[in-house]
Formats: sequence, C-alpha cells, structure tokens
Amino acid sequence: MPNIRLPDGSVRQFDGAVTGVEIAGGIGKGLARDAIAIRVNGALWDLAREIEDDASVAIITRDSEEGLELLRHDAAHVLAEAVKELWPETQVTIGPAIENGFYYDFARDEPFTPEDLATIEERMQQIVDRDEPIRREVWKRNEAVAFFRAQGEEYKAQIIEDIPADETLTLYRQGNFVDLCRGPHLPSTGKLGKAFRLTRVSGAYWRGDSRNPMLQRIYGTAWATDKQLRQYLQQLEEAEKRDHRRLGKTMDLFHFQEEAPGAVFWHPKGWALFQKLIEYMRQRQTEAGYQEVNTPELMDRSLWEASGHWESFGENMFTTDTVDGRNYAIKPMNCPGHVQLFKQGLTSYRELPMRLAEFGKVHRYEPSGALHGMLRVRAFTQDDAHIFCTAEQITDETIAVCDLILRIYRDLGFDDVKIKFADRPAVRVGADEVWDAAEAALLAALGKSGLEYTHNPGEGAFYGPKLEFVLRDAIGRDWQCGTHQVDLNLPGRLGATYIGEDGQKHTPVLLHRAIFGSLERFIGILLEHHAGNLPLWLSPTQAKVLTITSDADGYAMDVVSKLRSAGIHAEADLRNEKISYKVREHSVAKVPVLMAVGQREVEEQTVALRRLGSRDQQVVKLDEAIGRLREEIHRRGRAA
RNA sequence: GCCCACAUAGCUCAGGGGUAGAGCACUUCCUUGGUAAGGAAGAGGUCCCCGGUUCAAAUCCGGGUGUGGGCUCCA
Repeated sequence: MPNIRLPDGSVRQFDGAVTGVEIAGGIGKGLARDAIAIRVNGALWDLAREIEDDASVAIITRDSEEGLELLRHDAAHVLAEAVKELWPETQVTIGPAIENGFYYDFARDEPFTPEDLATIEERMQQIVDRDEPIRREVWKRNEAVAFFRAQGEEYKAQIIEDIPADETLTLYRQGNFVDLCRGPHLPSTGKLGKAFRLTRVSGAYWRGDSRNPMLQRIYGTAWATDKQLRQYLQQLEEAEKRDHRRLGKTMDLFHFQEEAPGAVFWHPKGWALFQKLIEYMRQRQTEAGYQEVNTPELMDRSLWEASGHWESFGENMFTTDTVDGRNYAIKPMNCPGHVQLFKQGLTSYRELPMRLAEFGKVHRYEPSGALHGMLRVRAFTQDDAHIFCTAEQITDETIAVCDLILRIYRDLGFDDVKIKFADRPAVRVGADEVWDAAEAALLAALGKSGLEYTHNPGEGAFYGPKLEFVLRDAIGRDWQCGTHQVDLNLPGRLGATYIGEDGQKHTPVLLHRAIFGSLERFIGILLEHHAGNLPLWLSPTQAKVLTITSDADGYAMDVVSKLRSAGIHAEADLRNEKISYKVREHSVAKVPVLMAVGQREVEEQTVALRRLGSRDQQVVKLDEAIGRLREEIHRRGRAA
C-alpha cells in the first residue's frame, strides 16, 4: 500500500505496486502524454518500473532539463540500433548525452561517410515510427558478458567486466536491439520524437586513451521540439558568422598560409588592433608597478636543460641547426629569461616584489591536429609577467593580480568572469609543507578579496598551484585566458636568490601571470565576442569620411587630417560611387564611424555621422564630432 | 600525432577523363548619385604539390602539404 507524495505536497495512496505511467495518468492526460520518466526519492526511474514502497516522486516531462537529457540519451540508443540494423558487423561501445545532443562510438573497419549519416538518420526515424517499447531487464554479469561476447560485442563485454560487482546490471531492450545501460529510458522509441539531426562523424579513442584503437564517433543534436532544433541550428549559423577566421578576411586583419602553419601574417589593420591592445596593457601594467623588459628569443640548450624545459617540454620546442655546432632553442616560455634578469647583480629584499613584464613572442611545436585559427597557434605573443617576491608577499600580490585581470576584462567588454583554484597534482615537485603554504596563500588572497571561485582539484601545474580566469563571451562560450601561478621550482633550479633582512641569501617565490594569455588567441576571442564590431577605441580604422559628390573631396581631406591630428585613425573614401554603396561597403568592413560629406556639409563645416549598427545619422559640427570621438576613445567606451 | 572530409580566379563556390565556369571583388568607361550593392565593357587560373594509370589527368589511384570537424594533448 504505497503512499506516493507528489511535488505539490499532496499524497496519493495505491493498493499495490504502482508505476510512473499510472501516477502520471492519474494526474492528467496531458501529463501522461508528456511524461518520459519519474524521479523516485531523488533517483531517476523508468516510467514503467514498479514502485512498491512509500516514495516522494516527480514526473519528468520531455521539455524539462532532465527530460531533455534522457531524450538525448535515447537518441544515442536509437542511433546505435539504426547502425546495428544497417551494418550488423559493427560493434557498439558507449553513447552518452552531451551538451545540445549526443554521440555514439562504434568500432567498424569501414569508415562512415557523410552519405551514411543521411541513411542512418532515415533509419532512426523509422525506429521512432515503429514506437518500440523500451524495456529494462536486470541481468547477471557473467550472463551479460556471455551474451555480448556471443554477439561479437567485445567492447561491451569489457565494459561490463569493469563494472563493480555490487552494482545492479541492467540491459535495455528496444526491438531487436539490446544495450547495456544504467537507464532510465523513455517508455518507447516513439517518445523520442523527430527533433534530432546527425551532425558529424569523427574519430575518438577507445576510453579516451590515444594508445587505444580509434573508434568512429557519430555526433547528433536532439531537442524536445522542432522549434528548438531550428533555433539551435540557427545559433550555429550565427556562431559561424562571427568566426574570427571569417572576420579576419572580411575585415582584412590577418591571414595564414601553408609555409607557416600556426603562425599569423598580420595585415596593417590587424596589427593596429594588436598594438592598441599592447598599448592599453602597457598603461595598466605601468600603473600597477610592473617594469617592461625584453629577453632573447634564442638561447643555448644548456639554459633550457638547467630550467628543466629540455627534458619535460623538449618535444614542443623548435631548435636550431647552425654552423657553430651549438644547439639553440627558440623560447617556448619567457620564464627562464626573466630569471636571468633577476639574477643580474645582487637583489635586496627591499626591491621585492619585482614585477617584470614582457610581450614575449614564443614558439611551441603544437601537434598539427591541435592547430585552430588564431585560437591555437605555434607562434604567439604572451602578455607575460613574473613577480619575484617573498612567501609573505604572495597573498597581496595575488590580490593585486586578480584586481588587474578583472579590471582589464571589464574594460574589454567581458563582465562574466569565473575563477578556478587548481591545487596540487599527483605528480609534482616540492615538499608538501611548501605546497600547503602556497595553496593557503592563494586561498587567503581569494578570501580577502571576496571573489567567488570554484575548486579544480589536482589541476595545478607540477611546480605549483594556480588560479585560472575563465571568461564567458557574448554567445555563452567559456574561454580560459588569464592564469596566475605560484612556482616553487624554477627560482631554486636556476639559482635565483635575494639578500634577506638577515643578510643571508634566500630563494624568492616566483609568480607567473598572464592576462590575455596569448594576444593572438585573445584577439580571436575578442573578435568573436563582439562579432567584429569592436569598440571604437580598439578599431583599427575608427572613422571613414565618405564623399557624396566629388565637390566635397577637398573638404573630406581636411576632415581626415583634422581627425588624424586628434589621434583618430581616419581614412577618406573619395571614390566615384554612390553614398549607399560606400555605406554598405564600410559597414560590412565594420568601421565604427562613418562621416558623410556633401555640398551641405562643406558649406556648414559639419559631418553627417552614422555609427555602425545604426540606421540613423546625425549632422554635427566637425569640431564637436571630433571632440565627442576623442572623449569616447579616451574613456575606452565605458560609461563615464 | 590519430580518424573523417576538403583544397578550382582576390573572396564565396559550381563543375568534372578530351586545354575551365558563376556571383562578388578588381581595371576602364558612362554616371555626381544624400545613407547597406547604378550601368556597360575588360582583365584575371600551374584546378595545392610530387608520383602513377591512360592516347589524354584539374578530374581516377598513391604519397605529401595545408585547412576544417572531432579525439588525444594544452607542459
């Protein structure tokens, strides 16, 4: 006689074991139709599973967050069923729900082709039409292993063998397809609906290990309604439009070419943007007490051996083959160079903290498959800084770094920033007491500044704990950019010391920090975040002066030179084209300010101002227009 | 590095065993037009590279390079 408590607090009594189907049906027809699973005392159950004892339940519907996840998981099963029907020799492995969709990994000699995806998708729709009941079965593990082995499903058998012995083993059967699964599942394949789409096929290592065989992964997206699916596909198109590689072309900022994989050719406009970011960062760093330095890009192998990079990072380093027979390496990091600066002469504790900053160009031999536009390159510029300080100073320096990072992200239009605290990994250098102190110092800084953070256990560097700064862009993607690390290893290794109050030599603490991380990558993110519509102060070409008729040519040139004198990057467009043609062209090129001049403007010494994204224009006196733009550039677009 | 796909004009792309096509951009001419594409003409290609098959390869096959989507990696 179970008492079933519903989310609204009401209790219903049943004569015997009851299922989710019956409970939902008892509440209403609509709910019975939309129900796909039931939460029983906190755990998700199949709708058809019998509830024998008193329980608190909640019906899960397809449009809820949890329901959607179940739907996607089912889509993965239907995908596997379709593939098994089409190519019975294929082995199935795993297929979970993921963000926006699902995937399933298959083992099969023949690769799946894009045409296969269409075939599979059709078959999936047939399976949905068949509305096969999905049934849960509890199996004994040796029987389950034997069952899958008999079918040639070696991977499944392996998975079952690795499941802890005390766990209940459940299989789900739909039609002729049986899969190992924890569940729960929809009552039948018809409940999946047809708001799904197979999106791509790719390789994936068995159990995520590159030493294992490669499986074929089919990805799909699945939603509760067709409308949601359409919205999602539209979102993808939107993201594609703001792809930095596309914007780099249309805005004429940079290009890549075959001879320099993973290295950027900066065009004048792109380089102007690059320089504006550096100029801005330089100003902020000077305010914060940093000193800018520059260290060699090429240094002898012995230094990299001393620092430990040759051993632990050598595979990623570019090296030279020169006639002098020496081995040089192109720097993959700036740290060893900065330590050399610190080691020059004797440093007193009174000079600490010493903050050395460098816009250092580094080269790393990244695996070819890792390269991705400007987001993952082999040659990039770090806004790197190393702070040499005492153990007592870690906390205050960390607070200062956090403030600086958040301030800069805000200025650049990123208001949603998350901080992660990554502590000691399993493989590490340094004594536990030293780690205790370093971690405590970082946590103390976070505590003192009142910043929220999440814990990322075991994800610290081998040489020390770190803070990671993750920013969220305009379309909800997260990017890890800033980093702040405590290094307990390098100063000692490279013999850096300072003279303490006691007159003795001590090893300083080294803090590594980067804010943009890589200028190249950050610019890519910045472009995508703003969809190319950069704030005025960062725009390479800030204003374009467009003539309406050639009578205004002379005046247009005057306007440009006045803008330039005021420090505004301006260009004239005197071409024999219609004004609407010029407006379109420069709008497409994302120029933030357009100034049209015709006969009227010449006579009145005005300009017709049009801002990017607006369809309106405003006629203002030239001097006033310049004043306004100057002011906006000066305060970097933030509200005064 | 691994799996799959792709590489044709400056850009976006179509085509395809018999010497190459569109739109936009570019050049010239006409047009001086008031806020997202005015008109006409012209020029432009080692069809990524190297091999192979073939009477004939941009097209088919093999290898390489690069790019894209994933996997692994991101010290």
